[in-house]
Amino acid sequence: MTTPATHTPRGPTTRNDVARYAGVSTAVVSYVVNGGPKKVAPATEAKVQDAIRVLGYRPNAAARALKLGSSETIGLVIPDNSNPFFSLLAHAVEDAAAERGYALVLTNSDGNLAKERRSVRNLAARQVDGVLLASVLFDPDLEDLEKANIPWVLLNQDHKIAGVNGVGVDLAAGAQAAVQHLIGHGHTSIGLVMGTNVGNDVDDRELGWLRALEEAGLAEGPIARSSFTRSGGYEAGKRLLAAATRPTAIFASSDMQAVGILRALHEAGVAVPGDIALASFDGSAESEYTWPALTTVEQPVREMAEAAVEGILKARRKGEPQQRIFPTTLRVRQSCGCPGVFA
Amino acid sequence: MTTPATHTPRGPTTRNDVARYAGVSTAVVSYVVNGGPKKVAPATEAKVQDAIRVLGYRPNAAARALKLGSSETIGLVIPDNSNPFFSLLAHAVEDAAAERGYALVLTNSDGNLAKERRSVRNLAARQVDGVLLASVLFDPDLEDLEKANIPWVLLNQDHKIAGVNGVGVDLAAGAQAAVQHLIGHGHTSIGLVMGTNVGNDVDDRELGWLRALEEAGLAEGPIARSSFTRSGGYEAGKRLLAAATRPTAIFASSDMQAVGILRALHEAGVAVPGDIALASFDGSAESEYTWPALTTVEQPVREMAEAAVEGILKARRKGEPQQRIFPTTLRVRQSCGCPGVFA
DNA sequence: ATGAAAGCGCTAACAT
DNA sequence: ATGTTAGCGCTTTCAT
Repeated sequence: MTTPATHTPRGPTTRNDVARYAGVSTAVVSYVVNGGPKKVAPATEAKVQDAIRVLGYRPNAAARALKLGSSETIGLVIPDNSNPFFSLLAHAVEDAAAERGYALVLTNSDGNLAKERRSVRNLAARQVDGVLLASVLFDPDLEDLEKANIPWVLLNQDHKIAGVNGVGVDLAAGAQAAVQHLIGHGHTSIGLVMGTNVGNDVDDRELGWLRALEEAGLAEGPIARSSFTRSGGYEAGKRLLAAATRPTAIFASSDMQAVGILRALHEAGVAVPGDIALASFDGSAESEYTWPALTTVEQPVREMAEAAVEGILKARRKGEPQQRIFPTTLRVRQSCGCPGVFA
Repeated sequence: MTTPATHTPRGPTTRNDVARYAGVSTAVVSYVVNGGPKKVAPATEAKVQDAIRVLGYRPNAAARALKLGSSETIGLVIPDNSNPFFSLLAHAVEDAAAERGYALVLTNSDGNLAKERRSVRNLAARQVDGVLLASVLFDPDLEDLEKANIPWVLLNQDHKIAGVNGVGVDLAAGAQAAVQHLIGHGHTSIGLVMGTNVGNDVDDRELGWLRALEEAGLAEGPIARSSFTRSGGYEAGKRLLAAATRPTAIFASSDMQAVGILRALHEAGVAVPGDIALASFDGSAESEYTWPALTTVEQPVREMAEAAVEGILKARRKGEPQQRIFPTTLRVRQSCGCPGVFA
């Protein structure tokens, strides 16, 4: 008696096998598995549950998706999952999605527009129920998604665009607060290390930096543009150091860049914050452990992720396009010149 | 003439719509879309391609998955995508999967066994074609996967276990090399900061540390155990600093821990590598930008990801279980005491 | 070279 | 309360 006698289905157990084993119809199995839409007698339900357990039945998600037109899956397209900001965002999105019963399909565009488009198309073909897109572009092409009638939400969407679902952060206000803080420390020459965006759009962090300077009646400090990476920051930092008018403070558009700047400053024997103070943007975990610890503008990543996933669900229910711009929080640590435990 | 006259299907375009529009059978559309298994006359093919373009047809992946019994999707379960090591791994896995036409479903277990099991079950139910699992456990329960007949590969699988598909790295050899290097700098008291594993299994990095010490005839240095995080390293670093016999060098089981240790040392005014030298494990991008830059044992993450994805595909083709243990590379930078650009 | 048709596993409207 | 059954969109064997 090595085999359960009655039948040994070749493939994995199906709903049909369960029905046969429990001596009921397939509909009843469905009702039990899904808890509806019809009621089932307790005794019958027990029989079915039993059959399910004995047979080790697992519903086939593909069949369900085909029937229902929904895969309970959302797609996420980010430039680079090894960038701490995006990896945290991806984690938060996965949590938010899982909480609602959705799985997350992750794709990296590597800052490459062609790859981004390919990812989006691919996700659309896979019948995901929504796409979260952190585009390399300011104003990405969403035609594929629109055609396929797949809801989407733009991440990192910091400008308001009419008719666009987006979540983002108030870049300008955040940057402005950081620079104001630097100004509060008495700095009058504040440089900017700014990341470069694919579309050459002006980043609102630059605006915030400018505004704070203007507001305080200060001259525009030197600017170094580079990629949003550690090595980009490193290069930019060296350039700023070599500039004719070396600033006494620097605002960096990302924590990763600040980490690179820090290295450039250390290598040059420049004391931070003594000789040059530093503040940056993102609020990554890494920023808390640099030396000195970075004063940084923190983005509410978890809230943004929740809002993004909710945005997809709302869009599926035919809600109006929504934009959520979140406020940031200035995390004051030591790189700005504030006395820490060890100033 | 606002509507294409003939028909306005309610839902998205199906293969049927295409067939009708092109005046062919649905089979032909299939042949064209999939490039087989039958040949199609060039003229017919053109008609079909045309219909596809005009109608904006996209194949329904769910239907295809149902029919073929494969979703062209693989699942990845990692403890924490915001941990730099795993985020890099996830990125590499996504690349490897995408290259082969597979999408990646990402889930985080948050170091929580219950969540890990839930993830695995969920992936199994979703008919993924394989699961890549970086378990919190040494010897995880793979019953769900086995029952569902879903191939799996264990990541971070550093021991050989019979009949188990796994890829990993030679932890002991890597750790040993790092400690040997520290010994080469003349250190005789080398502490260990070791992460704690859920199952309380002895980590081979500890073994490697021990071996190097024994081999050199040195006494066992002090050990501080903590979580595999920056804050874990920070706490452990402080403990080692307070120990009766303060070591002159420390080997840390992860870069993140080393980052925390670095902070503890800086705060205590201990010079690195002058007073205490440091080496760690992983080879993360962050390790290159700490101050001083970390000497670290680099894992070949991309190769491991490739091997893992290949392992899934091989298992689908009914290959024998395989284990690939990769060698590591010692990246010598400044934290160990080697003269850098700025020693 | 092309087409007809069976059926993948599931859901739910419509019987009974 | 339970059963019957028609598809969801696709692939592919077996005709023609």
